[in-house]
Amino acid sequence: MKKFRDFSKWFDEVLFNAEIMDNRYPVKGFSVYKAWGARISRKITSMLEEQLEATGHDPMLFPVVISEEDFQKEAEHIAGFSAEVFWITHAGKRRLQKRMLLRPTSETAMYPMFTYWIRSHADLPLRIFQSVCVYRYETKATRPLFRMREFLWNEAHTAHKNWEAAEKQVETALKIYNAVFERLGLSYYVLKRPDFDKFAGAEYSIAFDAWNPDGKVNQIGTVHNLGENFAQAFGITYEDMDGTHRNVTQTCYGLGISRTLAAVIAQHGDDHGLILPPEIAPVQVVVIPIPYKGAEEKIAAYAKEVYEKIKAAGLRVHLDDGDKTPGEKYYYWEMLGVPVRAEVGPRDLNERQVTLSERTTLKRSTVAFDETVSAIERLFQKITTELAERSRLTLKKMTVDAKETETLKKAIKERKIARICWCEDESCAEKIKEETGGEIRGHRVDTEEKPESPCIVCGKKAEKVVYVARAY
RNA sequence: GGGGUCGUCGGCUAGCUUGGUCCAGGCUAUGAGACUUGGGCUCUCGUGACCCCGGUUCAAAUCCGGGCGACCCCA
Repeated sequence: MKKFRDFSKWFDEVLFNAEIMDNRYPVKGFSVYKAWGARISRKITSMLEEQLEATGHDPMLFPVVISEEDFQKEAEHIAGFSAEVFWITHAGKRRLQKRMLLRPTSETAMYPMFTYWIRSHADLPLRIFQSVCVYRYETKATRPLFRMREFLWNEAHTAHKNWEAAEKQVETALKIYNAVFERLGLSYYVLKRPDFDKFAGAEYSIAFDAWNPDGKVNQIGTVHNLGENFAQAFGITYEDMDGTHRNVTQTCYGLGISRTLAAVIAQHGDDHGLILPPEIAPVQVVVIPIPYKGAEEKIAAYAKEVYEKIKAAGLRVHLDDGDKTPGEKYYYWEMLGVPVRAEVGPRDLNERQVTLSERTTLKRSTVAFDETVSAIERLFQKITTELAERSRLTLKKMTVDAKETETLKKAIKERKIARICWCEDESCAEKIKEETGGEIRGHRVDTEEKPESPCIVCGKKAEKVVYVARAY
């Protein structure tokens, strides 16, 4: 199955065969994470949580249920989410007097509590996070991992004394997310969304758009500066040093675990299946004995020895001593994306060596038994670098400049991400969407790009260089 | 939100146009066994399916309506 030719099929097949999820759960938009998928998700989650804790965020867990009253306090926020809210209206046969909703995101669950916790400037900054499922009744077609009605994410929420402090927090958040995504070898654009596309209730939004083989960008994380909007609506104030009461300034940021997993699969995977960066691979090395008639026991013993040695070094290793032929085992573990395979056969036994195979290139090399662990660790480094580099090149190749509408249309049709100049007028953005199917995703915040030609639609002076793509 | 395609063993599918040949065929997976083992070897035996509800008909996997679900395109 070809990843770039028929991504949708490839992806469904990999999810199933690599035991990431079982999509046969009978409710639309809901799915089951199988062990392999759940383990990778946990690795991603804990990688992020460690970073958050290291930068002064505290873990908390809020209820999944929100009162209608709280949900409706911030006008723009309700407008943005109400269409996709799951309502709880009944308990058994009885209709509830006050209906409740399942969180589509947790601002309105958390912020009423913030008012209890924040009294004075000494309580600030407040930084908390949780890794939970949220619920959105998606009206667009749902897609496993990319667009689910229940999905796993990590959301962090902070409160600060003023705008400047919040701005600093936004910088920190971007750094944290960049660090996580880079460790996963992902490539993406960090874009400030146009005003009409910001988070409901935010002053502005910055998003991480990862490339996907089908050209539709995958929003894997967002960072918002909420200003005082929610503080105003919820009455989150503090007493400043001079005794005056002020609104806090808030930020929040979310990283989609499901979508990040989708990005890892989609960006790194190949026609053999998954390729996992060693850091998140549930099994980093699989040892496969190659039996030979008459020497089965000796080989099995040596394979076990190799396994124990790798295990003692603290690596996540699995010994596949099942009855299948070595070839079948290769295909299986390649599908699951295990980064390094150690083959142990008669030749290796005689020479007291190990044959190592890299999942990225499928190339083999042999090392002496005593050097196995250091050789594997070198391969981990190499694979991690190769994955990141490969992905970076693909993003580069996928991005094209467009100066006329026709070029833009062609680019979107060919599943590319287009870089264009735009006047910042919303009507021009709408025309782009109508005519090309691509959306303006925003301008880069990690680097400054100055428009060198007029707006692609109206021909007036352009204000921003923006990226246009279809999106999940 | 609008349009289209589709739903058959665990997975992939044949059969549907023209109702009867189908208590549904193949590949793969799976259980038992034999043989193999440096990239899915081969063979024997077994298990296993027409999405749900209703309609048309002597007869429905096949035709019609509705539901649920999946995928694609457009907004």
